[in-house]
Amino acid sequence: MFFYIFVSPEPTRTTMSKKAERTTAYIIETVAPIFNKHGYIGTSMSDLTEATGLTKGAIYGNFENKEALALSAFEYNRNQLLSAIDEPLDAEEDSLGKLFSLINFYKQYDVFTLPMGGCPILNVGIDAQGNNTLLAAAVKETVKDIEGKIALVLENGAKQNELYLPVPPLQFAKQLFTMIQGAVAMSTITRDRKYLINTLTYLEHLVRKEIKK
Amino acid sequence: MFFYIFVSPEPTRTTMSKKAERTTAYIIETVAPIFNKHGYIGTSMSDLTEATGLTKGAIYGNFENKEALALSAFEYNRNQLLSAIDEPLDAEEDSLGKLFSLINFYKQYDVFTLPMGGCPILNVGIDAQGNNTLLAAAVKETVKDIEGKIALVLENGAKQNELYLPVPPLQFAKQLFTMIQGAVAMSTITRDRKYLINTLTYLEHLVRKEIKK
DNA sequence: CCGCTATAATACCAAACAGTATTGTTTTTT
DNA sequence: AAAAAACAATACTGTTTGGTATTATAGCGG
Repeated sequence: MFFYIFVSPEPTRTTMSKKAERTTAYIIETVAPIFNKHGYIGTSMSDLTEATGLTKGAIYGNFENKEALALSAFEYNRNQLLSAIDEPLDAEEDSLGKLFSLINFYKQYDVFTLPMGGCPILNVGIDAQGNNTLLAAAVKETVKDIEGKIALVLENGAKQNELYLPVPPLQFAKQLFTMIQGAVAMSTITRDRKYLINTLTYLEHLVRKEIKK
Repeated sequence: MFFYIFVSPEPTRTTMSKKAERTTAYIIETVAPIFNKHGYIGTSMSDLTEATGLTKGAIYGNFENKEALALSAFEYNRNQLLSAIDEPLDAEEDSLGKLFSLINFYKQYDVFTLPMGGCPILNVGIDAQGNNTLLAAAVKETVKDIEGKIALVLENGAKQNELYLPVPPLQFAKQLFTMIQGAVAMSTITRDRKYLINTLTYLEHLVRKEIKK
């Protein structure tokens, strides 16, 4: 005898027609921060049934296996991140404004990543390295995407004569992103947001001094 | 032949023969890279019995539990790292030489950390974050140690008038280490050592330009 | 070289693991 | 509103998990 006291998980987007789509979305949303925080192996299926309030039957009905679910979860976080990066880059007009705006976003990166359980690049990137090749590859791809976005801003800025680049756009973008991720790593490891603040304040100074025309 | 002229001052329980010590050391050495590579949860006791060729009886005879073993393993890697950092810092005379020497060490950091399964600061720091508070605390402490070492070099350099610091020694040390760890993180995630090379080449330039007198 | 004890191997435990076949219950379609 | 299809819950699988009580062995001191 079944008593559905807690009716099906609430739809996240009302426009979703099919039940399964809504459940799938709900599972991903709920599960993404858990995978991100505890890692692929560190997350058990029972963690997920507990968090979602669903049973294994429901989860395995919507995802082939744990790995596929973890991949979807990472992609969900990844898309949130990429969108959040696009925002400051699209809002500003000139390339320097875009850069400073991006820097400001990363100053609050710890707040931004809190609801998703930390930086997905760093967390999954390191966790998956020794445990899951598919996830590791997905992270690598995402890094490329972000570096590409930054490089594009720099390239356009150089074309519009808004800034001077001492090295090719992509190399500078990689350098910039490396420093940012260093700050993310250190503030994650020590749980001290000062690393984030100090590093990104320095990057502000660096951009102003080194590439501003 | 041995003459125990000095009787131990207090009742000693040192029945511990050399065998156990050697086994304990052997276990730690063998196990440290595995924990470092696959993480605390990602490493199973059977992984360890397989790698050591010993049985659980042997391992649990020398370590209280998995967590204690993982902690010892991290400490082992940590000590290797701290010693390796001390080397260039002790070898050189002037503070600038020490800095450049340290930078050169980190240019090869991927080679150095290969036998221990990657950077212990980064790997354990991120892995333990969501899974093991003791390990996380141990990493945090190690970060402090390294930053302290670098800060000391900077402080002495400033005192000897060998270099100029735009910010307090510890803050500059943290900034430096953040960038280094950023390079470590990126080259780990993408498995591309260029991040290491480029960033540390940049740091060379930065030291030469910003703090060299 | 013997005997004692420190050390390691064996065999086992309950709990937790990922995954699934089946049955029951909603949704959607007709 | 009934039939069909889609979906989720249940109950269970075999395996692996960390950990341990007990037995066997190896190494050391006398």
